[in-house]
Amino acid sequence: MDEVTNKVRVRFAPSPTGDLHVGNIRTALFDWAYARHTGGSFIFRIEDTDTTRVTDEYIAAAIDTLRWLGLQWDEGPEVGGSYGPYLQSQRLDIYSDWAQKFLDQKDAYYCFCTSEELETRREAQKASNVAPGYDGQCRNLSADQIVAFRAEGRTAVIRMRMPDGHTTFVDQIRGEISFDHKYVPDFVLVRGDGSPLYTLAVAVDDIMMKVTHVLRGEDLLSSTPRQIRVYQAMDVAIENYPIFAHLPFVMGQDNAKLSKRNGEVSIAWYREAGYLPEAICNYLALLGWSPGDDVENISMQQLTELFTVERVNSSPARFDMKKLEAINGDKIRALTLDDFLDRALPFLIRAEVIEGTAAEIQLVQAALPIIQERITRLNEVPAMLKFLFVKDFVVEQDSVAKISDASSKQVLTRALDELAPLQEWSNTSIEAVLRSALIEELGLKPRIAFGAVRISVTGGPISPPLFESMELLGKSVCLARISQAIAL
RNA sequence: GGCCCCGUCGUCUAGCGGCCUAGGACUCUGGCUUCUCAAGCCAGCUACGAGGGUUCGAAUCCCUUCGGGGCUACCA
Repeated sequence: MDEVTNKVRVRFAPSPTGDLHVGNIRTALFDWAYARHTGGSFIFRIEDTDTTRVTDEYIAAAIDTLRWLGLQWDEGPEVGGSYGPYLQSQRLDIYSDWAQKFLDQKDAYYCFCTSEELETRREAQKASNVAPGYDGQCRNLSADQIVAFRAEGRTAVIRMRMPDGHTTFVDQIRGEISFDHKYVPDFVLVRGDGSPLYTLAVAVDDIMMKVTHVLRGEDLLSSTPRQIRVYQAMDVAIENYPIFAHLPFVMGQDNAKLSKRNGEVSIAWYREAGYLPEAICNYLALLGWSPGDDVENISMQQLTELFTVERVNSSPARFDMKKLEAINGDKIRALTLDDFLDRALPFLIRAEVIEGTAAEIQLVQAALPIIQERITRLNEVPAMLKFLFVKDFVVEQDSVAKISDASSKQVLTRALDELAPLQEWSNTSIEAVLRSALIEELGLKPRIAFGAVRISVTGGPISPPLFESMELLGKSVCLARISQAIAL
């Protein structure tokens, strides 16, 4: 807890070396949910200390993605906060001050070993079956030796001294975990060019930003002793260490980590494919966590109410696109008409089915109710409604044969005759007329008779409900299309 | 190799010593409904990795083993 406000402070601190992916977002979601559940603060921090891999575009994309998902942060980029700046690249002075302090305290030391030298020695260690890791060569350099190395033109990294002993901490998800320092070698805090590494920045920031809970991926579990070592060097009281909780992985179809090869990882992809942010969050929440009872379809609000770290699983979960789709379909069906319209419009415009005129929007609004329970992703909307807007209507190639036979012609001709004089053009009147003529009088099976009409009017064998579709299309267009089909 | 983490239906999970002949969801299969496609409803298939203990009793506790994963960078 923050000793002043007694409030929980959780941070999501991605390193934007690419688009945020499913695993990142699951972590962000849990961070956010935990902060909201406890009434604490959700802090968003950008870990951009690796300047060779992080780009401004990725940072902007990360901000955009989090916004889109509705994971509003209380402190961080664009919103500020009392412990900023929240981009590590803007906190460089802070890190070098601490590094200097560690040097002065002899907790850290200059190391002049080159990458090549380190590499050769590591190989040797492996060959002789010794645990690879820094061997301590530069641990106790004299002032003269340092001068000599500098004279050689060598640059130095700043390395943290790992004392003998062990580090034990309680992970909220996994329980007590202990690491013998024999397996935690001295690690680099500052690069040869003076820039800080994650190992330094993450620990300094979590302390200085008064972070109380660190919920992050389990890949960082074994780096925890190093963070704790930095806390000690910073002279932080143990009760002010953040509480750690290492979240299980989200994995791909095979049991490797989720990656491009076995399922889409980029959240941007899901957004374009028409997944709803609340569906993504709902599904992701179920990966590694569950509300406990048999409820699965929950709102963001319910998630914040129900989420506790105690209920987070320790075992990895496989990402299942099928289940995401099922939840997405549920969420789409639950949308109000206005909301559905707002979300569907961009997809229709992007697919160039409509331009966005008032008349078009009005027709879309009228049509959405009949497709709402038929789609599972928003990007299916354009194909579903295309028949209502297409300028040069033609029957799909594969379907032409299905309405070219004599009996189909008879059905269509009869339908045209019955519909032409119809006064009231509504789905009920259209159905009544066609049913009585085609089914009762001609004695046809509904699927045969209506199938032919469907193809002639919508262009294909699969469409929204026929009579509603015809009502939306309007009388003159329907008659024209049926005539056109008869002439095929 | 070493260290660390993990192990219930195909998948996500419920289960925290007796309520479990293991429940739910997704998937799959069959059926109902039906103007196509969906949606909805009903039914069915399928799991405690293995072996030892502890206990009157174990999916639940302990040990071993096997399997999977992470880390082992001047990445995070």
